[in-house]
Amino acid sequence: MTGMTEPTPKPSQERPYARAHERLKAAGLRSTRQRLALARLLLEKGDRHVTAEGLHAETKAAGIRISLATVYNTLHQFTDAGLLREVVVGTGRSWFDTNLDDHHHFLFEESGRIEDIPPGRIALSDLPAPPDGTSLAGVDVVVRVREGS
Amino acid sequence: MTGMTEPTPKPSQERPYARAHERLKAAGLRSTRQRLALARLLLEKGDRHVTAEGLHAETKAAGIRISLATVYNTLHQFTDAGLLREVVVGTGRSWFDTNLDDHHHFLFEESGRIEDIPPGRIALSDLPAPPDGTSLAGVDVVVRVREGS
DNA sequence: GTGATTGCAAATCTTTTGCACTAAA
DNA sequence: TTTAGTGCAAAAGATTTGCAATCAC
Repeated sequence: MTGMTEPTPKPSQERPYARAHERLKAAGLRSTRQRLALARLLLEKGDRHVTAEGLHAETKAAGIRISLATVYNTLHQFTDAGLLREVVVGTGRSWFDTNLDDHHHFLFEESGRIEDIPPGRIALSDLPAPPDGTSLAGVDVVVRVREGS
Repeated sequence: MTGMTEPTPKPSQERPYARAHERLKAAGLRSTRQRLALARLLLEKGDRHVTAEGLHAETKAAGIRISLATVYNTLHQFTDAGLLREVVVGTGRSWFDTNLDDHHHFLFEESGRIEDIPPGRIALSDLPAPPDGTSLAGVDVVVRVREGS
């Protein structure tokens, strides 16, 4: 027991970093300045699809200083911690998706951008049995669309 | 008319490059030494999935001298000409598939290798409508499997 | 002969890594 | 204090490109 007054915890809506801090803590990640900033950008804005490059540009625009290498590392740490999902489509570009539900993607061929397909809009039947000696890890469906026409 | 004897054309089975030559010609591509060699490796051995790197190694092992850049360029020319299909899965690696039929792939996560899923083994229903202003370009299904267990 | 094709090396693009420095707990 | 995390620059793939030399037609 201390003689000091306990500070009254404010509800997290009033402390912008509190939610991010809690999520990082729950994921077993230290709340560093850069992880908090990225967590806020990614996890408090609804569903998002970002590339490392794009997120880095976003932090720069917001006046947050983070190196591109740290953005890459952090995105992978978040993915390993189950806060993000990595989506590999199109050539040589990884997207990170904040939507963790089981879902699939539209791929816009011109821009390489992706977008969620509303849940329940794709049904797969007759899934083939995995080849001998293998087990199913997941199924990805990519619906490629062209802009215009 | 010449006094010379016309050489009797042999059936193409006996002239290993004849078929490849005809396919290139039909595709509007000049029959260069390297295109013929690659066409034979790719198109006369049943269904194949190759990477540029892998195909380059194969030519080297066969004593055929082709630069890696030319292998890349040729694979793309063949793809543009409709002789091959490019399959992008996993990170930063393009596969070229000699199977032009509409079909999908297993992806072996450890090795990054792909394999055709037997036709008719996947049925998609309830395909979502392409977003406004876009038209459907194709649907790719990747069944990811893990080796072992 | 002449324009398409090739080879090479250098450039590009995305992503990863090594390591000295910094900061969270 | 101690150990995880960061920044930077350099490395590492995969692929592309520029250009002079070469080859198919």
